[in-house]
Amino acid sequence: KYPLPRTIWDGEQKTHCFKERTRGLLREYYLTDPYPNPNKKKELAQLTGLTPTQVGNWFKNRRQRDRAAAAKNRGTALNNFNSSDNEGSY
Amino acid sequence: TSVPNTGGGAVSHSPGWLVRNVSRKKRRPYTKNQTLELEKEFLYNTYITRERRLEIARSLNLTDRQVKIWFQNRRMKNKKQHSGGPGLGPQMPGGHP
DNA sequence: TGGCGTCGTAAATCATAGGA
DNA sequence: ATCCTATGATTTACGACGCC
Repeated sequence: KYPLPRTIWDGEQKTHCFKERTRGLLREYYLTDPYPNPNKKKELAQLTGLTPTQVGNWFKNRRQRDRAAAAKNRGTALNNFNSSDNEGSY
Repeated sequence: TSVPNTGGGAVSHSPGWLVRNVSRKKRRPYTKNQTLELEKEFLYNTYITRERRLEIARSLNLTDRQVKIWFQNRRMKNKKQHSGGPGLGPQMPGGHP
């Protein structure tokens, strides 16, 4: 079913999509803390079988895409909740 | 939510996350030639001297700062690759989303 | 003191697996 | 086959902090 796991770095595989269980785990932690410290990343990496870098990439992408989605909501429908301080700076 | 350093340059936080400040140059992918030349120089030495930096910046039409930062980023990438980087122990394909 | 180093991150972009 | 979208990874550009 999975023909060739494309190798990227020596011996390494890159998968397009992580297992559902893995994603669920990351998501669960993400809800409580979108910015895991290095130790937490390692812990999650061990728990999921990913590398710390992959865990970091996952969080990075998730934050980026959640931000984008949030921004979209503001642009389209009602705007103006939130706040504050900067960021609205665009 | 640790976030030791504010990270991504000029941040703020609105709901709970960090957001970049307005005043930042938009990322502009370098041309093939620019990357090629920078890569060549990196092969020669991973740390560039100020003099060489100025020279290269001028020839590639980049700013001095851009070249400096390119080398910093390139060294980080290099480090990631050597040293157990992304590697090892990864995960096999899972399912489909 | 100032310039350059690493580290962590944002945002844009790349690459492509898989579904429609 | 062709197009489209979601997702993981990579590429620019900084801020914070550290070290000479």
